[in-house]
Formats: sequence, structure tokens, C-alpha cells
Amino acid sequence: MVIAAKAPEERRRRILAAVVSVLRERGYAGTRVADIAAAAGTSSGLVLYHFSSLAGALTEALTTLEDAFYDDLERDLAATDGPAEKLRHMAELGAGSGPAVGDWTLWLELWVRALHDPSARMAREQLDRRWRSCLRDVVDEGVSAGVFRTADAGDATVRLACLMDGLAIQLALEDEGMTPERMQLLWLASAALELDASV
Amino acid sequence: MVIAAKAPEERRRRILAAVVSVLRERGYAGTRVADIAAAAGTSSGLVLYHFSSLAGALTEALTTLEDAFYDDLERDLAATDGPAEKLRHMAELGAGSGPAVGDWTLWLELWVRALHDPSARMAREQLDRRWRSCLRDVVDEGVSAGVFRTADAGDATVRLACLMDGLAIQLALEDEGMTPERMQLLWLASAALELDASV
DNA sequence: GAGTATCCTGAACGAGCATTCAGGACCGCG
DNA sequence: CGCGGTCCTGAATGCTCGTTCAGGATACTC
Repeated sequence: MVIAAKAPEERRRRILAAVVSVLRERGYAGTRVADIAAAAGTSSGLVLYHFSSLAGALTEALTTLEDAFYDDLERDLAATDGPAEKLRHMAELGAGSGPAVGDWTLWLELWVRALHDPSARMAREQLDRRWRSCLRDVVDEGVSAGVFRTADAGDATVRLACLMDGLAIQLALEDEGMTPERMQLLWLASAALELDASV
Repeated sequence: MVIAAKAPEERRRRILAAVVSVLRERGYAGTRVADIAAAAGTSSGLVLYHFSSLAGALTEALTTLEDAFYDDLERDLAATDGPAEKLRHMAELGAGSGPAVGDWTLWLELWVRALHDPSARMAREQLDRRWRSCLRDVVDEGVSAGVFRTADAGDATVRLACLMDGLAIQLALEDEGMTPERMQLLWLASAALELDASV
């Protein structure tokens, strides 16, 4: 049972990875069961065997990915000290140097899906809240440490979070002149303005 | 021929309007020829008669809409005086008080399509450039008038443009706590910080 | 080693949809 | 009138998938 129990699980994980890869390449609307199967080197039957539908596979893949990302983020932040340092860390992650998201592509897809699908809407709201609350914590920490100064921590947080989304769009669309490094710099510069601090 | 020449054109315009309306409601991926026909009160045959394909209809509808928006914007800006006033005007337009875009929804759709479709990518790049160059002009005008002050006008422009996109996402997704008014305030506050001016 | 549960395959099915098409109304013109 | 053009309809066509299914391998249990 040692090998037998593992192989199917391994296969399942491989399919999830294939889902993510196809999703990045073809987008939510363009992803077909057959694509996933091909990318995973298996049959479309198996994809539907493990996940009961295409939608199920997509959902589970995204959920898994996002959870991994936030777990990483929260662990990383806890291990970093100093609010300014934490902010830099978030800028790095957002700019895509991190391993888990890498692609804002998937976020864009999620946003659009959220426009028309209630369950996607809830998912993205939750994810956004999580990111925003991480940011808010860092801001608050900086303010009470006297490192940051802002008229309204809530507003500043929202603006910084939204700015990152906006920058990410340029990055995802490979707008000329937008690179991860530039994105990071631009965001940190804005943070410095917002928080009256040199970050 | 007086009436006869007009009626078909009118019908065509009605179809274009229907395309936009369906697009808003169902999104790019969810829009079907039959939906458009129903919304326009006509047959799917006619939709394909006027525009040779579904994709053609979608493209023409979006193009028309965007051109109208930018024509409005540029005319409005020309008629407004004072850079601070112009900035307020842009904030208003962005926050959706304007008539033409109203919906950032369509922008989100365009972004996602741009991820996978080269022609959409070019279209959105051009539109973005146009918006950004309007903003840049206003910033420059303010700087040379001595009303605005910024370390780098280019960076400030990019950040303000991206912030607006990010705020727009929250607005489009009806994130709790985001309203057109709040979006406008948040953006103007950021502009004030960036440009060292009270806007 | 027979029985059984789990994994897996690829062909077959059927729904959904863009597009085509055969025709029909209407109008202006000779 | 009759002819030809434009505008319009809705049924028929054909294709692209998601999903189902009949069957097979593999391995664990008794």
C-alpha cells in the first residue's frame, strides 16, 4: 500500500499543477478539460474522476494556490522584524519575486469571474481582505512604533493596496516600462509618501 | 429612401448598444449572439448580417464606446481651466459619474482579454496610453504653473493612474465601503500627497 | 488465486452555440 | 408592373466541448 497509496495522490497533485499552468496560459474561459489532461500527461477521464467537474478542478487549484500563498506570507511576516522591513517584504512579494503567486494573471482572472459569479466574488473578497489586513497590521505596527505617520491609517492602507493592484495590472500585461523592480520602487515610494517615512 | 436609409442605421446602433449592455451583464466570455439579438429585439441573423461575426460586433461596440469616452474627456479637459480643477474633473470621470464609461466592468474584461489576445492587448495599451497622457499633461501643466510640485512627474503620473485602476477594481466589484464618492476622495487625497498640492 | 475496491482510459454522447442559408418583406427605379 | 437591391428572419448545420460510460489494469484482502 506504500507505493500504491502515494501514486494516485501524486497524480492528483500533478493534475492540480497542470490546472494552474493551463489557467495561466489560456485563462479561465479558455481552459478545457482536454488541455489539463494533456498538460498533466493523462486522460480527461481522470481529471473528471478526481475532481467531479471542470469547475471543481479550477476552484480547487486556485484555492490550494492561494492558501499556500497566504500561509507563506503570514509566516514570512511573522519572521521579519520592523514595520519598514515588513513593508519592503510585501513590496517584494507583490512584485512577483515570491514563489507562490508569481502571476497576477490569475488575480485578474479571478476579478473578472467575480463580476459575474457570486462564489468567485466571495472568494476574492476574502482573499483581498486577508491581504489588506496584513497590510493594515504592518501600518498600525509602524504607527504605534512611531516609525510611520499618517492622517488616516485606514485610508492609507486602502490606497496602498489599490495601488499595488493597479501596478500589478501593468505588470501582468507587460506594459512597456513596468518591471518587477520598478513596481517595487514605485510602490515603496508611494508608501513613503503615505506613511511619512523612508522605507 | 429618407426613412429607409435611416431605419437600418438606427437598427445597427441599437444592436451596438445591446452589445454593450449584454457585455456589462454577462461579460466577454458569457456574451452570445442570441443574447445580443434578444436585447436588441431582433434576430441573431441580423446581428451577423451587420457585423460579420460575434467577435466583430464585440470589438466594434467597445471601440465605439471608448472613442466616445476619450473624445468627451479631451473636450471636457480643454474646457476646464486650472490644473487642480482638471484633476478633480478626472477624478469625477474615473469615479464613474461620467456617462460614457460608467462601468469599469468593461475595462476589467478588456484587461483579461488582453492577457491572451494580442489585438486586445494593443487596444488596451493604446487606451491606457491615452488616459495616461491626459493625466500627464495635467500634471505638467500644474508643475509649470507652480501649483504642483513633485520629485518625478513621470512616476507620479504612473502611480496616480495605477491607483485609479486599483480603486476602480474595488468599485467594479462593489467591495463594501467603496463608493464613487469615496473613490474620488481617496484618489484626490493621493494626488494631493503626490503633487504636494491641495486639490 | 478469487474477489473487490481503486485508478485509469478513450470512445461515445449530447448540449450549446456561432455561423450559414433559403427564403421573404419592402422599396426605388425603369 | 417587374426587377434588383437592401434588410431581415428563424430554422438547419456543424463543430466544440464537458461529461458519462463500458471496460481494463493493478493491488490489496481473505
